[in-house]
Amino acid sequence: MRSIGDDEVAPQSQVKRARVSVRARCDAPTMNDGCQWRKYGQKISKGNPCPRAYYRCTVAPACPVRKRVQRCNDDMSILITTYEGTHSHPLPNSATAMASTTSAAASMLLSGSSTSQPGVGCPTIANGSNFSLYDTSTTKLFYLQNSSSPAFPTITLDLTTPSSSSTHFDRFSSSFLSTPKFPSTNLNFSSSESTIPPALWSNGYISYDTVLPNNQSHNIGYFSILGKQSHENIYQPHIANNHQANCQESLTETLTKAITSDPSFRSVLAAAISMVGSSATHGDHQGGGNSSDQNLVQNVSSNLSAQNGKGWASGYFNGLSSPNPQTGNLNHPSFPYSIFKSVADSKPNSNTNREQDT
DNA sequence: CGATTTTGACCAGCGC
DNA sequence: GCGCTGGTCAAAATCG
Repeated sequence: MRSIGDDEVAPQSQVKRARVSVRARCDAPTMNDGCQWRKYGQKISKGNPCPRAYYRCTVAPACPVRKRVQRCNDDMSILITTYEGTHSHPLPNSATAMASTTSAAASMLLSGSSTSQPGVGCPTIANGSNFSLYDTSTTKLFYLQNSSSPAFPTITLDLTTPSSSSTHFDRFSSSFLSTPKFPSTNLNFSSSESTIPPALWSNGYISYDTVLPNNQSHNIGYFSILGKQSHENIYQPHIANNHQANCQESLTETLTKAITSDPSFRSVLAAAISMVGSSATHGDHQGGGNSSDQNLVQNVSSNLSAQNGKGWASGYFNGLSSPNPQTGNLNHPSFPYSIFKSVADSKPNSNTNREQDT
């Protein structure tokens, strides 16, 4: 069994081994992630009538990046795209969002983070090693399922609609608990109230759960950011429930500690939050954005700046400096969240945001 | 005509 | 060792 240490010596091989899977509702045969791909194979996988297609990146001849595309067996409208490897060439702007996110996620997963910290007394959503960021202003679900192979840990970014995300989340939880021998990480963006216990919606909050089933060495714990537009009083001093207020504050501190102690965690969080932020600021022009989420991010950002004294968080949350110079240009002022939003917001009869190669 | 897709064959890893 | 499965190769077909 390979040790994570080996991978840490060669960061490039980390990303090669990590797989980042993206689930999204998409009617098209493949999701447009901004890169050029060439199909080199197709297989019928066991237990799924839909064939799995294999693509390699053709932007550069020697680019090692591969991707697999397959329809979800349970819901044919869901497209599962799995990326493997790191691009060895500059990416077009339209491709930086996905590449940066997947790279950051892969990097986090492979870092073998052990930043789990004691809980702070707030309720958690699920057992296991789950990393999730909830944002009620948008419809995005990032979640991770355990890899089918220990040599290829997989992060799944779930961009499906709430109804399905709930199902998948439950499925993930059960599958994870039933097969706990693989390292796993979970990124979870969702506006699905159905996936969140009602009590958790009383106010936006952050939780960082430390449940570590079976002494997993690669757990990063369970982390979530919750916000609700109709309850934007997270930081108001007159919160009725003092416990919640304290909990909120403690959670923020806990989140800050978690982030500051793990660079990879920061990377993926930055990429994830950037999407939330860009969605709120670019995708919701008439609504004025989601102030609670932005406040939340800003609060965490401020704490991070104060704690590490290096202004890291400000850079990430405000400027989105790239954690991965090879694949990412997160500093782009207009982070192209559209590719995510288009699939996340897609309705059965809406093809307006269908992927297009330009 | 070059690029891309299709598709059967081949290979390696894994479980029994 | 054998069979199954996933992943890749490469020749033929197709497309623009």
